[in-house]
Amino acid sequence: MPELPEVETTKRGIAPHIEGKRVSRVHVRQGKLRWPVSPEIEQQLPGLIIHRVKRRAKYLLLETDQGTLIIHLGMSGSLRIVDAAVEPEKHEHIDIVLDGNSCLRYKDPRRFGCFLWSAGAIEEHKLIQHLGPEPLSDVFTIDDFYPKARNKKTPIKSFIMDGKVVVGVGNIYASEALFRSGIHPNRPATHISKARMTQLVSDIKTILSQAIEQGGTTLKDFVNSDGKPGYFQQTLNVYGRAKKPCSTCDTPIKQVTIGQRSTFYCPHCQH
DNA sequence: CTTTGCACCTGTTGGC
DNA sequence: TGCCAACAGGTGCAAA
Repeated sequence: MPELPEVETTKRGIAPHIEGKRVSRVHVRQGKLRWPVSPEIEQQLPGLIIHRVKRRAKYLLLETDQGTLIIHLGMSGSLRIVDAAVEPEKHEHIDIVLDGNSCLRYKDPRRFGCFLWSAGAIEEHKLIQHLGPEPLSDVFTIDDFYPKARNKKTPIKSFIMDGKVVVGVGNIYASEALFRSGIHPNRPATHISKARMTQLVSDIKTILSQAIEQGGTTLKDFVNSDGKPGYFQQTLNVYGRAKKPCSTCDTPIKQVTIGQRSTFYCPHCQH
């Protein structure tokens, strides 16, 4: 399950193989994803050229002259480039076959992802239009972030995972960023000083950038578009490390639930 | 309008 | 060893 670094890694992995190529045919073996696969993907996409692959939040956007294919990988989705003659494995639900018979193949055991078609301006699409700033862009700043936290009693961990605040901070990196900032995940967002929030903005950028550099986290079923795993999980300081010693102070890492999601922190280092 | 919890689905894990 | 409940990377949306 892809967090933002995995989506970015996937984008970088597939883009060289599909940008500028024409779609020859599409196979949808299982169209029941989070929402039904848009019919345009089978009916209109063949014949069109994928000019460019972009990413917005955790959405991958494949641009054509007639519209944009919006792909989300959900919890368990992955994309790989494979020869179209290769027999699909279990849960490989969709093929976008390109001229030359290479194929963008989508696998998603839990089917929480989506394949949707946007004919109009992508920034006006329902799923895209209300998204907050990209964490790695220069529009994600303390001057944007801090005012949003005023009077928000929600735990800071939930706050940074809210896509209207900032996109792309998933469950793993939320815990990791807060550890780096020394902030307790349950602290109400409004009760954090501007100085500490400034540090948090910086740490979110650092954590995500590092993960992208290292090729994305591989947990369970995520596989790069190359079929090679990433290695960032070896660098995780708190996520998945309940009862193990803190890398800084040796205090056992605690696991709690915040907003129905597992959360990890060091009770000595984070306040 | 804001906040909370559910729902979607399959596969893996851990406790008894 | 086997069974079954609990849990897993996301997030839109209905309900409160």
